[in-house]
Amino acid sequence: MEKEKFYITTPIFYPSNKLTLGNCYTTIICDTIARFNKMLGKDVFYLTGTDEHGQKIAKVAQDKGMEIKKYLDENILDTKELWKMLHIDYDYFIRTTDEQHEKAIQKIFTELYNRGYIYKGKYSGHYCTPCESFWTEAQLVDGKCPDCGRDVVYQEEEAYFFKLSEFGDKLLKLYEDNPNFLQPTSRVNEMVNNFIKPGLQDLCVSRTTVSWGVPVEFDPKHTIYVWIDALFNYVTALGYGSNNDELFKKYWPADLHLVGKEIVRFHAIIWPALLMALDLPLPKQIFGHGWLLFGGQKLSKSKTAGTTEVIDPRILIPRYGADSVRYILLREIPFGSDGTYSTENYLKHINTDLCNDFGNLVNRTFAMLKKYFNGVVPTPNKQEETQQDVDFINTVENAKTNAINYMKTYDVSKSLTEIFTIFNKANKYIENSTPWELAKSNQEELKNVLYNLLEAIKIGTVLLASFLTEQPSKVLNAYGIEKPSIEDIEKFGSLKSGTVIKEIGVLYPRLDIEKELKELSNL
RNA sequence: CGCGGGAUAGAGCAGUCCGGCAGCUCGUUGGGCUCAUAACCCAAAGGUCGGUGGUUCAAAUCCACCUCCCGCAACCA
Repeated sequence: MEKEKFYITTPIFYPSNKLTLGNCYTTIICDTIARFNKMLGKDVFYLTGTDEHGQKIAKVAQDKGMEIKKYLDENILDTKELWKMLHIDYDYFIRTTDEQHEKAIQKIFTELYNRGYIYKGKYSGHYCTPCESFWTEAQLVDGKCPDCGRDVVYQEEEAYFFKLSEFGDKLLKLYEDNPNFLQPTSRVNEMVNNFIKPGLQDLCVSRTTVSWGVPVEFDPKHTIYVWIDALFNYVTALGYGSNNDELFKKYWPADLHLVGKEIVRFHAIIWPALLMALDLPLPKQIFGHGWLLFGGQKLSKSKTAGTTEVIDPRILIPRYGADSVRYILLREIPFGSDGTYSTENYLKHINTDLCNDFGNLVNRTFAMLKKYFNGVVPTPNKQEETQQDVDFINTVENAKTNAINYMKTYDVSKSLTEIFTIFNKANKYIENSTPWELAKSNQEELKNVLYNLLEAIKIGTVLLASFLTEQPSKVLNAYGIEKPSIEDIEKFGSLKSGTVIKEIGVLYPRLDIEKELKELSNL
């Protein structure tokens, strides 16, 4: 039987600066969803990449006195390094400057033109000569250039337009027929009320003022609008428009485009319209996630000042590990809404959740196994099973089911909470069943308790391994599990008695928060 | 009247659809335990649910008005 496929994408990031913790958030969620689906046994394709054209890139490189391509290559190296540090297990990394992508974009543009969805018209706007930028009436600040404050000139120029205006009704129908197409649903209202109901305008899809871009095949003095260029990465990465489109046939349409809420518009309006124009299947879901806030502010690449928080993942990961960064982002931001980040909160959660609840649980359980059973998983004695044991097993099974169900709607933070419920309940179970007393009085019940604990930890950790990449796999290795799979946790009790569990050290060292905060602020 | 989100304990949040003892995590305080990383478990303190008015036996929840914060408002990405 063929495996069910699952295609997931991040947005392609704009390398006008180094990536931030916010960009990591998007990528880590996708990575977790991708890993989880692999764990479920699906054939997963996970795409990320960079969007490298446009005026701003050319300007940034110029300001640094660098050749554009060289600037990009260095920046992309840094991005890939960061993904490596975070153990982002993507299947393909697309760059919009890839030759295959550029060629495909040209073909796509020409095809849209041939189909009559792109036409030549006139673009009018207010042009700021020093900034080499067009501005709309609404963008102007006091009638002046919003960037530099200088006077602008009204100008018209030849440009190509995409007939976006024809797609309003089709988009409305799309949202209506597929309530899941755009999530969370509040975004649908935003799109409908702000853009579709007032009437969509045709989209200007070429520039003569931007030279750093993909030239229009049949009219090379025009370059293709970066968003057209960028959006199609989701299909060109699979070989669409090249002479080998096997991956495209296999994986398209995408199961999930995860994007930040600020670019929902492009993905929920322009992207489906473009695909409809080409008679291509539409992605199954666009999810607009919230932002990581720092003291109420969004952290953007262009304004990093104004926060005292240490938020550079390149500093945090070597100090505290990829697990901790992945954990705080996945756990603390309710999926779909904004979440607040602070360094102190981050460090606290490393201690309370990773060190205490999870790490310490594994430690104390493994220590008892060593002490009471010489490290060998005992055979549970079902005859001697108490109500407490049964309740515990049911709790674990429920939490497991919930964790899996939450992942079906991509609610990573709720799913992670359920996984930690398993660990919390396990700690309580130890306390209530007092194995150190049982060791003196009731060997059979001791076997049950230890077995149940080990099985619960195994189940929780198999689930957790999609979220955190470092320590969970160490724990699973101790069980002899190399690659976590749903088959390992399908039914409570699949852990084989007689398995020898290797000792592992401290999983997460406890932090002195005061000390860490001080050291970080001195960096 | 542009559109949308939000205001609940010191902090971060759930609960609002469908009215019924105001909840969760962290922090604080007290107690317990000894398998464990000063970890773990139990308990307590802490809130006029942004404001005013209305409906109701009963409002965080429903209705009206108001205040404050945030995002979006298209050809920047």
